[in-house]
Amino acid sequence: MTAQKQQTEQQAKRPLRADTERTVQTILEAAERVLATNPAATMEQLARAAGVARTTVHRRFATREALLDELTGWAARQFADAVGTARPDAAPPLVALYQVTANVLRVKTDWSFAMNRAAEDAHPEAARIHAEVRATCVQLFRRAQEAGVLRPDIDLDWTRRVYYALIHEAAKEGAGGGDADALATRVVDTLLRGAGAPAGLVRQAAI
Amino acid sequence: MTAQKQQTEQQAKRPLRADTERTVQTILEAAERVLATNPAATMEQLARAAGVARTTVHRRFATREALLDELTGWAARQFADAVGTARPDAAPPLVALYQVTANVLRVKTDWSFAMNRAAEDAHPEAARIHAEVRATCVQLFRRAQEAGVLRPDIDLDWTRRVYYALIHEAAKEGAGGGDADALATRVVDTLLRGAGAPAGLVRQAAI
DNA sequence: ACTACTTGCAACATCGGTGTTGCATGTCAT
DNA sequence: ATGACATGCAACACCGATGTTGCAAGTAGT
Repeated sequence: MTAQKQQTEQQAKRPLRADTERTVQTILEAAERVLATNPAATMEQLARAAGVARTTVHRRFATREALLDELTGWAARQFADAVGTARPDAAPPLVALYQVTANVLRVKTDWSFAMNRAAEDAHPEAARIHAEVRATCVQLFRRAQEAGVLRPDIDLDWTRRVYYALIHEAAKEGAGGGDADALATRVVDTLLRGAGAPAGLVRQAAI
Repeated sequence: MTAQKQQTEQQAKRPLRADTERTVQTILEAAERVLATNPAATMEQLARAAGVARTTVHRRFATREALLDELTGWAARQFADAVGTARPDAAPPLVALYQVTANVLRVKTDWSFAMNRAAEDAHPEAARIHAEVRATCVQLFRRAQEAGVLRPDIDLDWTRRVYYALIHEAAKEGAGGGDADALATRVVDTLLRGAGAPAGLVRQAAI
């Protein structure tokens, strides 16, 4: 309704002043940082975290919803990018799997809140991107299956969900700027081999 | 402060009328049902879902917090029970692992909201129970490791977190009253074997 | 039947968060 | 230096949720 809301909706209306754009960035980053540990944080808290007044936040984002949507869209785009640059459709399955994992972990450790929110719907663009990524993931798994990397008898969607869960878990660990490559190795290793010992007499003895 | 709050705090103060106790049950179950899909549900919504007036809910539970705590405690106790009856310290590791998984899944599919909430702190009893269960879990894994069921070189805490994540994922699937045993089989299988094909020439070919 | 308890309903006070506005001050761009 | 824009601050209206109370009607237990 108001002038600000218009500004939020059509983003590149007119060139913003240099400092203003910086402020927007600052607000978004601070919001992510705070919301990651407290999803119910107040606009006041977000503003303080960004070092600005609450009214300033409202000048850039008409509503709280608008702010969250901006975050969501941003994260979704980074997500798609992380997956895309790993060439999941072209590279050899194992290589692609590893690359995708590492890239996504890098994004997810810094944008955990926005990423999780993107998983829900509400934001159409984010929902679309997520659906596409999911499809890409299953597709990659199918290729892996055909290459003999994944067992032929497994449920690909269950596998995908497990994969997502592993990444989610690894992302928690690496929240403090951990090594994405090391985490990716662990994730892929766990996904492929699990935690059990190779089948043999030993397992029989355990029962 | 008020009479109701006292009643909530010391539960078995005096024998409640038969129907009253039934009402409390109904409210808790309805609350779980609603909160599972909408954690921010209103007291009004919870009341309507239970088929009672909002004021009635407030008569049984002084505050929204009190209601949630009751749910949390309940779920935590059921959780501890589910783990305990599987004899995780005595039964053979693989058997115990399967039993624990199936039991926990049965509880978690019906009390997903309260269980997740119990994972956070706030409720001291729930926090204690969860810590104990975690310890039990690691202990079980250690036994499994010694029995040769789990590889000797893995990180037990990472394995536990993966295990939790798998259960969480399986619980989503079985929300509509799925077969806990079947899900447990899948969870244990995934945890032990992962999704990869047994090592061999094939994997080399994939790179 | 009688009492004690519980319920629904309507109304109320309160509180915290959101979104808005006006104004004085400050900063950017030219 | 000057005009345009951004900011902080204070104040305000508004809304929805929470928690409380009084009362009339209904139900459990004896």
